[in-house]
Amino acid sequence: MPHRDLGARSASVKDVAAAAGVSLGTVSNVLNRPDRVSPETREKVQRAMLDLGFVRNESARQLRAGSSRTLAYVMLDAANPFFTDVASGIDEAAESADLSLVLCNSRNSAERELSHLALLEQQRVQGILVTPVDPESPMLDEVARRGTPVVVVDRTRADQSFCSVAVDDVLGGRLAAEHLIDRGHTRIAYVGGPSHLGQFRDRLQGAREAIAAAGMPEDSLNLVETAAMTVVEGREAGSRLAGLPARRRPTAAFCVNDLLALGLLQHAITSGVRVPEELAIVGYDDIEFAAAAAVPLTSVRQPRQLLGRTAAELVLDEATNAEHTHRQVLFTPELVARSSTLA
Amino acid sequence: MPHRDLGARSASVKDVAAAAGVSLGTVSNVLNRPDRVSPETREKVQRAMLDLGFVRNESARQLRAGSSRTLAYVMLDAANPFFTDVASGIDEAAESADLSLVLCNSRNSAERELSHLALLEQQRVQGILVTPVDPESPMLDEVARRGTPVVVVDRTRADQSFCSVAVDDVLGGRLAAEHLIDRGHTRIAYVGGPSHLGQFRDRLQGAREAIAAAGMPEDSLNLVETAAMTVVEGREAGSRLAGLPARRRPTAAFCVNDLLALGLLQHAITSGVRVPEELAIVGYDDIEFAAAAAVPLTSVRQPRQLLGRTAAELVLDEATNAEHTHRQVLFTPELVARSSTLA
DNA sequence: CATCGAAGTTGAAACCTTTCAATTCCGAGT
DNA sequence: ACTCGGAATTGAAAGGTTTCAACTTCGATG
Repeated sequence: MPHRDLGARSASVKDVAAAAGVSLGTVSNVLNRPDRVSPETREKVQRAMLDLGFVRNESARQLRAGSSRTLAYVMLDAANPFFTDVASGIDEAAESADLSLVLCNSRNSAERELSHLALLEQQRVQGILVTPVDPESPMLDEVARRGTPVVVVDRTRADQSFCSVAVDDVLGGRLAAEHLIDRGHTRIAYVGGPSHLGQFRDRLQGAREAIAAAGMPEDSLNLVETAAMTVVEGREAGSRLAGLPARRRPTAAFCVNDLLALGLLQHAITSGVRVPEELAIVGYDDIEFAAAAAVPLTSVRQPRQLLGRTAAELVLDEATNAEHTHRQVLFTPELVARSSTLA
Repeated sequence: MPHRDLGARSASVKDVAAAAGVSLGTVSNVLNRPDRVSPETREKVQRAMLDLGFVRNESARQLRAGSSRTLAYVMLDAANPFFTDVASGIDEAAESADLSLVLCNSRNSAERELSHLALLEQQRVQGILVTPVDPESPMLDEVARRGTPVVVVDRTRADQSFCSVAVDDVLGGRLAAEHLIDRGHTRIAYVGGPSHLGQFRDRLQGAREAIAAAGMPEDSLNLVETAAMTVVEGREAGSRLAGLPARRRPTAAFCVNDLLALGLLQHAITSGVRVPEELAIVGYDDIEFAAAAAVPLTSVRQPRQLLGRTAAELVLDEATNAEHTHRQVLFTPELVARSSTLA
């Protein structure tokens, strides 16, 4: 025996009105302006709704009202703690504005990102926040041009076609490298990749600036390119470093993110390399795990929640304020020194 | 100068039809059954759509068609890698069925969960997957009764009012404890909490069964209750254990999840307790980080992706198959032994 | 040359809610 | 007794899409 009647259409306002013996408009008033309805009528209508299991049809509501009550964040990778923290910042702001947040995960695929964006646009969400696979994707411009507010999160673009919220990666790279230079390191590995990523390039530039400012030769920085920014790749990078002859081997490593740094750390520990005495390590992002690692990790902290909250505020401004102008917000990262660089 | 015209209504099929010099029905055909339309007409219509920046109004589509093309997962905590892995399993299945998945994060709040459920129901999503704050919440029954397929993920309920997919926690607890008993431990800490959580209770029961089966006294198990299942709480539990007199101090700990276990591990390492020689540790979930920890963690693995995929299949069956009957799927966990218990 | 069928196109109806001008009702004020 | 004003209620219209029966065109068949 089938469990529920798939054919049964759920009750509409009309059904409720009939059951309660009132007009359709009154039912709508109970839903939207309960104070305009006399207590007895309201009671009657609410009882009818309950009896019939009435559920407001959001599509019809939205069609008529023209607006939805949701915000969307298209994440690059839901498995990366960095992005879930950004999402929770967005969520906070959405909640204050009395909007629901839905999350979509593009899992690093441009195709999935595209189909999420298309659907969200068709759903007429209030606004879309997105950390794009490729910030130059023309789809972003199209969506924005057609009228859905779009804010780019943790990425930037050369032109200023929309609002964006990011953290100064060049500065972050500089801070990390300066910290290592201050501690006397002269051979520093730069671990990360793939090298076409904006983050890789910007943080590298910052590191190079620090090297130059210290009057050190350019080749003080030793590039170790990885295929992805994961723990596994970090371990792999560790074994590549270990393979170098001792006199050329870096005494410090700056990793483009914490996952790489943690992998590198793990490799060091299991192969008996002392951290930080023989190898100092700096990560990036300061995810919760950085502080909780076996050797607490020095890392460049990004204001993740703030990033999310700000992005949400920008998108809301664009959605509601006719005077809105696009802004590119750039936050300042901060170095958090822990045992992985402090003897 | 405001950037875009907030007042401009976006183009509708009617506008497109007028611009292309065809009827409304033809535009709809181009959208939904392109093969029914002659190539020239199709071309003309598509060009008009492009020119006008036409975006199909999903609310209207859904209102008329009656069905949405999305599935939703209401997660308990998006910051926990366990749940994001479950979500990715769901995503896979959704993608094969050509549905979009949206994620909602209740962040451990019953209230947020409720409002997400309500909105999703109003949106007439194809189905709702949920890891509820409280599996006994009557809202779940109501939603299901009113006709939206609901599947409970990683939780179960006494009655069988809907489909659920979970992992045998009692067995998992037994496996973990047996492993420690096999390795000769006779004083074992059970670390977790709060104690009203089903997982805490079930895994504890399994551990007790193992103790009993081995003919050991009940008090071989030493309960260490925590306020939450986080890394920080794990460290805290570590210092509580360290405070015990050596002869009563457990030589092994079974933690209700990996985050606790990693916190405990971190405490051990920084306070010079050797793992596993002085303290063996077993975690639960086998999140990616368990294997990547400074001392790779023995853990009870749950088939996370499979959990998600199966849940998605169940909800789809319920949504499309009139013969659907509710099922409670229970997967079997598996112990993965690593250095944290192997000398 | 008449007929038929296939292919392409049309336009009205339906989906469900919200809005708003119009209407009814009722008690208070004169 | 009458008018007035406010509160409560009504019902038609609008919003954009899809569906479908009906219609047109056109080439092929008898």
